[in-house]
Amino acid sequence: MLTAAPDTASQILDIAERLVQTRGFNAFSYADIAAELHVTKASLHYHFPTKAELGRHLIDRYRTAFVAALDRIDRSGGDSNAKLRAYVQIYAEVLDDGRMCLCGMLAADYVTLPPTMKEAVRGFFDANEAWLAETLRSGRKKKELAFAGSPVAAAQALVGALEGAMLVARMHANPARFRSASRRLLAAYAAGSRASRAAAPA
Amino acid sequence: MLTAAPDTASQILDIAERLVQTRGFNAFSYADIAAELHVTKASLHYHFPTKAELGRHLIDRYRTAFVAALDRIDRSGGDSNAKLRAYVQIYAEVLDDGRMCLCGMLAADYVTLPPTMKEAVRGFFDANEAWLAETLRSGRKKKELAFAGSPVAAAQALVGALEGAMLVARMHANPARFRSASRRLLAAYAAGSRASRAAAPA
DNA sequence: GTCTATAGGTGGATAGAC
DNA sequence: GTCTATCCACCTATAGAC
Repeated sequence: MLTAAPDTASQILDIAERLVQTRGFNAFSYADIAAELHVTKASLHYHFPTKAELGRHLIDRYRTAFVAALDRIDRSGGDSNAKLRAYVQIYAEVLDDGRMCLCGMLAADYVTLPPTMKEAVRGFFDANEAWLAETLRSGRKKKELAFAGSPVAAAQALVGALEGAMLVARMHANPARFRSASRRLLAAYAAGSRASRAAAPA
Repeated sequence: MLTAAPDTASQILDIAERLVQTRGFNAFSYADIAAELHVTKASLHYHFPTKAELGRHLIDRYRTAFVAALDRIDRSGGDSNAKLRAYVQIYAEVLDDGRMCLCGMLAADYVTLPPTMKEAVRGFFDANEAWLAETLRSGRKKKELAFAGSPVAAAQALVGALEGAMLVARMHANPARFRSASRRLLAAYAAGSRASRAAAPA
């Protein structure tokens, strides 16, 4: 399966994505992309007329790639604990590249985002939490996982915790910190450990 | 104990603080503060010559207030579980006001911050984690808490998880979500629950 | 599709009167 | 301490030639 030569639009998205993940949506400009891609700002506006549209495409592409990764995990045949570890690994690899999760970063910028982007960011988290909730639900049913309360509430807590662990670890330029924190988080869901039957449901 | 009439500098900090907590450091301007305080931008520069200095003062004040709150918790006489609940409550009240933690927000903006602000943000987290680590350590010693691994690693994981829970809950304009997530997090440390002896140390 | 040129606005910051 | 006036850099976005 060959990788096609990247068209200009994809190259723009690649650069913009990294800029948003490192600096945030309000702290990068068309000029930054133009300089890196060796084109003028006007050329960028041909591909993405407004910054809001560029942002929207960024989120859509990111979400599609994320969902594809989740599908691969589902098809990998591992048990629920392995699935959760693979899920965390997605985050870890982003962080190893010195980046924050795109939508975690946009969650911080949320108040200032154009309405279309707000909606798309929420959609990313909804998709994430839906996958996690289903994974947690079926894992508990199979007794591979054990936890208190609803799978949905547990999924929401886990997503938030991972995003925060990423945020702090990136600040300290210390990916090991994320792995330590995520190991601790997942341990609370493993059926084997005595950490599993947590407190009252939410 | 009377509250003194707020001087201009404090009023500026109050407004700037809320703007940073809601919009981020790069998404507010002197013009925003000036409009709200009904003064000119030039007046603001008399009190805080540069935005970097304003930001530095914001962090220092926030940290001082936070440390004071932690001292009050220590003097409250509650057990370790009550202390942790009171700690989480500090976050919850900020969120109830529609705000993100000041330094959690600045952690997202971290790459773009002036060096003096970067240092101050790290200092805030260090102080937080030091208090939490000591609270966890002594709580485990007194058998009020139970958890695996070092108190420092546990404190780091907890701080990250709370910041992330805040970030996501604020995006959804749903403070209840934060309370649900934080309850779940704290449950993993209570000695009474079977959730306490978590997996391998980090 | 990419360019030059520019519009129209806002950013942080300064000089100097009052 | 606060004001008016201003500077210059940067922002997103557009018009129109090639």
